[in-house]
Amino acid sequence: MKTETLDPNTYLENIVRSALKELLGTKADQLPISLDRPRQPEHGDLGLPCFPYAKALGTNPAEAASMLAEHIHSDQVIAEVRALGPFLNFKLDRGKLAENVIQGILEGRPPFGPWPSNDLCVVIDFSSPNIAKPFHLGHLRSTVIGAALRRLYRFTGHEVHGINHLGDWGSQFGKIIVAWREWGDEEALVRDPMRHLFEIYVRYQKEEKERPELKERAAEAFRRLESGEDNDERALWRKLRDISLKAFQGPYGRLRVEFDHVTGESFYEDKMEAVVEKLEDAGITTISDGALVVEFPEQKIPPCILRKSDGTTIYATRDLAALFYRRETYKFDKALYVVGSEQKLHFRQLALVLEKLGWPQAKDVQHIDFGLILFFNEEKGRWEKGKTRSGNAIFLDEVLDEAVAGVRKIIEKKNPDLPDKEAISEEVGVSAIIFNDLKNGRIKDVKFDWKEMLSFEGETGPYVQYAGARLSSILRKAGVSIDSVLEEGEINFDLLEDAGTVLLTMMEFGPTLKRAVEKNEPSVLTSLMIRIASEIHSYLRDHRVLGDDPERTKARLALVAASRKILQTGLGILGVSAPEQM
RNA sequence: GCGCCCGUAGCUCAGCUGGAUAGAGCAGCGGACUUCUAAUCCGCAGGUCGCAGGUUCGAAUCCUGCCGGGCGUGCCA
Repeated sequence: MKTETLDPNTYLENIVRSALKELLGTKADQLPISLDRPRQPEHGDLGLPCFPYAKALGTNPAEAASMLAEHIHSDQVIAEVRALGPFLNFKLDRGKLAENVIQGILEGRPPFGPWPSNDLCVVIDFSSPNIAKPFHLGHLRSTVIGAALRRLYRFTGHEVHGINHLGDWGSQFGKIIVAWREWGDEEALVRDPMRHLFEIYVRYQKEEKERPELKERAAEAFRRLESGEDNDERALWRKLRDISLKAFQGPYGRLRVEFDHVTGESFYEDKMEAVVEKLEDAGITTISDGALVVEFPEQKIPPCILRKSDGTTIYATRDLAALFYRRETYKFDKALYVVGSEQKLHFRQLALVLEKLGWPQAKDVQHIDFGLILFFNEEKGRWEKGKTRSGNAIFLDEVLDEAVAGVRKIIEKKNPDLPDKEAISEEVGVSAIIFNDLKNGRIKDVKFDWKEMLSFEGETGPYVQYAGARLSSILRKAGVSIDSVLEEGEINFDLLEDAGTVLLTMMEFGPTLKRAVEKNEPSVLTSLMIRIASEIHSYLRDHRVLGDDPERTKARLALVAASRKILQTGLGILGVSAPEQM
């Protein structure tokens, strides 16, 4: 087997697997192999806990480790194998490690480059803002996490359909129609459509309490909209929808988010009746308080409403219609819904409906939930949902603008001669917001701390980008590029023995992507990017790349190029750019 | 009330299917720029992993109970 064609991690796993096979035969196939970096670097580069093998080998873990050690045949890659108590520790040959990792990255081979197709199709439903309501911070998370997952799945060999399931239907639209008729202003709409629509919507909600007739009018408006006739309501709906769609291009452009399909809720307008019939035919619906529902008495959770007592549909109906349509159209193996954890119950209800239907793919439909965005309330001394003092939602644009302004100020101070300052400020500022959102586990609330946000120190997007910019700068000075560095002649990879830590961390790229996919968790990758950046920064402090020794310089340039490229790839998956200079 | 989620250093968080002495960043203190970008780096200090039981050779990790916080809880999405 040619070691050159394998990434080091897989390679070691295979070695351990065959050693286990020699000892145990086919029984070895079920045993887990979890190689990880020991906490104490003296222990080795990779460690294997041997507890799981003790029983199979009929001995204690320490003895199992020793037995395994004897069956690991040292080769070019493995410099040393040693059993230490119940652990089997490996030390890798530094030159081979460097060669495999660096070449793998620079040549774009999996797992460092796009993975070969695995024939699995994934549908990702994300972002999905409400039409006629502004794009505020609340939409940021779904958008950013969904976009990252879309790229992550695609990179790892999946066929991906990223869908923007716009909230362009539903009874809220009746409210907007009434609000528009009451307070709509053409001029204001042209000037700043989202803000104007938001203002009249907020006003509606406030006045609805004092003027109950508004509520009736709104319900009537939605009923007329859903009637299918080409009436005034529909014309207005179309107009507001078009305006909103155009306005959303702003934030999507800045965040560099793309969709494969923009099929909003209205797309399923003519597909809902079939869904209702399907569920009725299956005999799982009942009428309760005049509404058509599916009940779940055993689970003790509220019923899933399919049609309200006024005869109009509800989002559950549309979600089911969308799901069936997507299954039919894309034949997905997995459907992900990137939606806040507030909606857990809704997705649980959908899952139960599917189960009752005996839908075979029910367990492949997953709610990818995430926490809230919180702001620190100085007066109350606690974290709260994002609202300004006037009670308005915080607009995404304002947040992005503020971050960009913060970056601009720092550039002015640290790198005033930088060309194209404005573009780079935008790039870095927006990235900082995205990165911040993807830094921690999805389920955690994102705590927006302006002071920390604008300092750009420590574990931030700019920190990782800065590492990339430093690397680029070195390549620029050397007059080589990522693509040309391997063509500069033979590289003596043994000279990179001082870069073991960085290389071992870069080696984690493949397993990290795998885990990120398994957990639908971009933050796993974000953390690795921070670690790689951190180790680069440290390495650059102690090791001069451009020096007197041409051999050493060449080897280190290869390392620099590979590091630069892996940062770019990783950040790219996250949706964060990697500027050449900053 | 019920359901779900969270609880790890002063703050914000990592900690993989249970494995070696629980790790970062921020804040604090002390250092490093005539040298490839100091948005950086190095060091110090900081922990009863909410509490109590249980399972296990081994628990921050799994189970049970309790406490604290959040979200949700029939015609919004």
